[in-house]
Amino acid sequence: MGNRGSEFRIPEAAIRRLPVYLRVLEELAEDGVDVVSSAELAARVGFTPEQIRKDLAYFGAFGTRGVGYDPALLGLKIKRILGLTHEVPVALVGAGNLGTALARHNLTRHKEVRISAIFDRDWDKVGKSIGGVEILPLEDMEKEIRAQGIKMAIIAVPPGEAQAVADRLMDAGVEAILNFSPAKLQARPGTYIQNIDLMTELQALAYYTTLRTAAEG
Amino acid sequence: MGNRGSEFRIPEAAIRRLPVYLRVLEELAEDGVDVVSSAELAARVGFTPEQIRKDLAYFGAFGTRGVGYDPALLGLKIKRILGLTHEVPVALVGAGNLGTALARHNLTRHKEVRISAIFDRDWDKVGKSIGGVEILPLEDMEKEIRAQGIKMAIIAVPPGEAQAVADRLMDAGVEAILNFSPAKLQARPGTYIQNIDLMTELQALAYYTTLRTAAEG
DNA sequence: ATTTGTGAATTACTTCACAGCA
DNA sequence: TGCTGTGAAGTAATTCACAAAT
Repeated sequence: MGNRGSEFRIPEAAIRRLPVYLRVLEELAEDGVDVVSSAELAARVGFTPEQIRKDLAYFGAFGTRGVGYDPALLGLKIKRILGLTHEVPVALVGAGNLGTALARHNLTRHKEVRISAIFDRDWDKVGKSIGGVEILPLEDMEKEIRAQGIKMAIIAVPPGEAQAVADRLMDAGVEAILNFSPAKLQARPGTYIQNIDLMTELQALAYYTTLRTAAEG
Repeated sequence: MGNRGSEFRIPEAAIRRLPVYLRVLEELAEDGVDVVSSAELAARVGFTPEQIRKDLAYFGAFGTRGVGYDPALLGLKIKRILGLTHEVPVALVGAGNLGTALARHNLTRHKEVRISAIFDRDWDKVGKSIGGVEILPLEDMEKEIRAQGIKMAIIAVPPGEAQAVADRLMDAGVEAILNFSPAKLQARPGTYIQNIDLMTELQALAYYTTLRTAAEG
């Protein structure tokens, strides 16, 4: 789905699993666990041990043979790989149902990535806050993104506006976008766009149902 | 990510693209377009023409050589494949930030799949409605799912409760689940679970940023 | 004794290239 | 001629199987 002007050659699928490992590793570290095997980790994240070891091997050797991994240490390594050692600011464009939910959801967990700027076209929403972050007018987007040095953004606007918003974001220096609008959104070279279409995912689900078999003609 | 007790052998990736084609085809049909080539369709959905033709070929031959596809007809065929010819009822478990947003979001577009039952553990929420659908107590879940013949569900509860909810859903006859909680959620044979962890997706995004390169040590 | 790290084998998915048909 | 449908080729991702390390 996403694409990028390739530099190294590490599978996108592997990158997307790393944060899952990270979450479990942080839980283990918090519980005082000082060693975990790829098998134990696999049981908790729902992938295979081989896959975990392979994913990690793209970046180096972080375990001890015959023993396993130190959750705290491996967690730190993964944070370094992903670039989550310092809190990463994210822009949210669109404070509708979904955007608002994402903003509130983000507050509860996951301190590594924080929505630090919210923009909306609707002047009735501008000035209001979601979890302490004020909604700013769309006009101020580029200025605020540059001021905060924001490199990541979430698009949660209606489909018709999505590409225009993406273009403006990329112009303002944003390099990675999570797009929730149902639209193709072409990424420029050196830029990464991950599209998540929730209603489309829901429709695809229907295929795996026996209702389908009955309805098929 | 998802898995299933295989019957046929059609790539999951292909299935997940079909609803994207469907959305564009319905737009075209509504605009009175009576023929579209795989190349034109590809430009609109952001995939390649070959991929579209290949995906469709798994299910049959729906186009006219030298001409293209009839949007209305192909749309109907895809609906049949997915099992979206009749409105599909979906259960939503968890009426928190995300669940509520999904419910409201679902009302606006996509009539093929409709959230027709909402459940929450919190008795303060029970009795209230989201877009005309009343929130029911978690206790009534199985009863209501069986009564409505629901086969699809969305899980938007905290991670600790997710597996228990999934088990209860599957016991009640649900065959496909879209899970938004960060948890492994093992699917039983004959059942399909698609996991979408939004905050994890956001964290993965950081990798594709130049901030990462600077932070790496 | 146990578990990592990794080349090799396998499987899944995509792209190519062209035959088949309107 | 023009575009679909599809085997063949190529690429990407996963799983296997075992040597290396402690």
